[in-house]
Amino acid sequence: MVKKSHMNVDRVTLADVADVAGVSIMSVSRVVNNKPGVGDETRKRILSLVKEMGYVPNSLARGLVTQETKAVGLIVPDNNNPFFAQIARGVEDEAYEQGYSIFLMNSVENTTREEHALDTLFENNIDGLISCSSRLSSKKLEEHLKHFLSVVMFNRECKAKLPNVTQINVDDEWGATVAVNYLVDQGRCTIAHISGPANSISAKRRLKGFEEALKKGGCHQNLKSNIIYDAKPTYEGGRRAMLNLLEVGHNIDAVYAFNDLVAVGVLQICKEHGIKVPDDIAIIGVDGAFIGTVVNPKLTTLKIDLAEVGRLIMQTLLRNMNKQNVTRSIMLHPELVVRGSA
Amino acid sequence: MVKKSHMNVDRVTLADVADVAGVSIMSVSRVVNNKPGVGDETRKRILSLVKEMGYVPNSLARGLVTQETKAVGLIVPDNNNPFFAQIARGVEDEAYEQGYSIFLMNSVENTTREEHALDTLFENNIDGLISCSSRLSSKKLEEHLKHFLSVVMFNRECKAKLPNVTQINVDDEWGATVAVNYLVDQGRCTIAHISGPANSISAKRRLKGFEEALKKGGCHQNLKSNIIYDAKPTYEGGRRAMLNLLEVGHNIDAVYAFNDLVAVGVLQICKEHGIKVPDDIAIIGVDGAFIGTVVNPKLTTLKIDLAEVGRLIMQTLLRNMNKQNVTRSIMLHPELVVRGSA
DNA sequence: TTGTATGCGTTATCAA
DNA sequence: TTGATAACGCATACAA
Repeated sequence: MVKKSHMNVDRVTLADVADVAGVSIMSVSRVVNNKPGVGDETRKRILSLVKEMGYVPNSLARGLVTQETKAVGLIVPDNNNPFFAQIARGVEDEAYEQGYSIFLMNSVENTTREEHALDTLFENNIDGLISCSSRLSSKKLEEHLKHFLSVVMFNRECKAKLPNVTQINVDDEWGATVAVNYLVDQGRCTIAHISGPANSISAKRRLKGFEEALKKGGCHQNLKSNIIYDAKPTYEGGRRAMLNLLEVGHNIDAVYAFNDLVAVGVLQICKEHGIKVPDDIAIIGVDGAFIGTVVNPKLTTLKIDLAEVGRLIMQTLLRNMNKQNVTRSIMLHPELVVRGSA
Repeated sequence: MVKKSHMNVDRVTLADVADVAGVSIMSVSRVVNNKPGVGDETRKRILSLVKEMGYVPNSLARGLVTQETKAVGLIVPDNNNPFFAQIARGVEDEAYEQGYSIFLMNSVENTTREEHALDTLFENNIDGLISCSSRLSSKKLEEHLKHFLSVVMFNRECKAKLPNVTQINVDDEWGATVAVNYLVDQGRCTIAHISGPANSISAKRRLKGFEEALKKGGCHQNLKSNIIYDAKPTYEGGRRAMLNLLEVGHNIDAVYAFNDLVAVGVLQICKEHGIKVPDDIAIIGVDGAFIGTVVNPKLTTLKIDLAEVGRLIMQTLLRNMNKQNVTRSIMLHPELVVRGSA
């Protein structure tokens, strides 16, 4: 086949080096892969030739025969969302250290695109898959996941425990109880909750934890009207939800928000309405997002070190790939970071 | 070769489908690639078999012969930095629409890691490369870039205009003059500047534009002591720089900050010191970052739609790859978004 | 220690 | 309209 005319420099292949060195392809291959079976003299000569000629292995050819690409796929809803950006960074850092590359795909909360991403990653023979906050139905999801050798699913539960997938989740329910208990201990008992998107599992878990902790805390006066359902998990969403609460809510003395972005929206509305935080209303968010450290008062929040989570995800995937010490499910526990807002 | 024992399902190949269909591999290949030369009957039969058997093309094998991987490499300093996260998102969106996948790599302001990323991407036979804010020396950089068929370099200037690379830059110098002129028009003439990392080209360009605009604006009283050099481009960096200015600066009535994060730091220090913004001191940032919309007053800033920039980068790369309408250099112009702080 | 033969899954080329 | 064959670049298995 004719080389592409616009190709800058033809790639140097093992054969090229072998020719110049006057040895067989295999000797060069062995040297490149640091394998025994080559005389010291030959090895030296080949090694210097490899550098001189600028030989670089061809991953496609290598992958075709070894069935390993040293690449893993990472699907996130939105790499621009700081939550996933931090995770992605952690994943990539760990991958780099272990000699792996990352295919990044955004699913954009769109099942078509998520399925396309899965297909593309499969085509590309990735060694492992990381799927974050999948929005696919359990059926579809399982159907896809079983194609892959090794999978880590983050922030998504799936009943069927496939042998090749590890689930990693944040114990949002537990976190919610920690937040509520903290508020109750302060004597606050009319706590509002701004819940996230209806189809979000995190939202469901936080809502559940919230409701149960309230019951256990003896806050029987808490009302449905103090819960905002299906709020957008954004700054604007927080503002709108808080305005809503100010209208329909009853004697609220604290807000447990879906996440920090929402909480900051709540905080701003409070400020604009002359409501003192935390004196009149305490606010607790979730995530430990950077933005919570730049507002006044600083946000009290349920934090998780997401870069560390990213590393853990990648480490887990690698263990899974190597069939070492495989865990099926991991639960992560957030930490209540008390700053100014509660 | 023996299939890996832990492989879930052996991949279906063209040969498998061909066997079942009772045709040659080539017929299946032609159908899969939508190419002519197959009878309607046969095509139908093969097509249904392809679906039924779950055939998925193997990108490795395909890439090996076509010399095309439909993958591009994206190197950013830190995908967790919102600036690059937005760009990455734009790049990935456009890539998705055009049928390309993204290898994401963080260079972490570390030349070793950046070079490693370049090597890895080359090994993986990417069709095109996007290098953002490279920290490599011109020599090293050119050495690497010439290996690739097609490159877009963002936020980095390189004197040697290689034929296969397009440079895309933000006209920071121009932006700085816009900011300064805006302040001068308000009658502010003792403008401080918090400059970014000494090795950052953006920082240099902004500083240059700032100094020249001041001269042209007739603000001769401006002093070196009103410039903070080499500040960290972070919230903390902004706080520290502003504290510094409060000590050594002279009669400052405005601050032009390296970026929005820095500007928010400045704003917070002002608040903590009872300095009124924008009455006592006006603040202008750069980036149009989200955080600037969540502070009070909202930040006036030089904004660029980074998701759009990401799309533009990818589009440019594709044009470059196709040798269509190739541009060597593109300059982007930020827009002054006037909000509350100036 | 070194080399040869084979195959990974696909597409290009040419022949039927 | 079809199919046989070679080649892409490499590593595995085995022979010398």
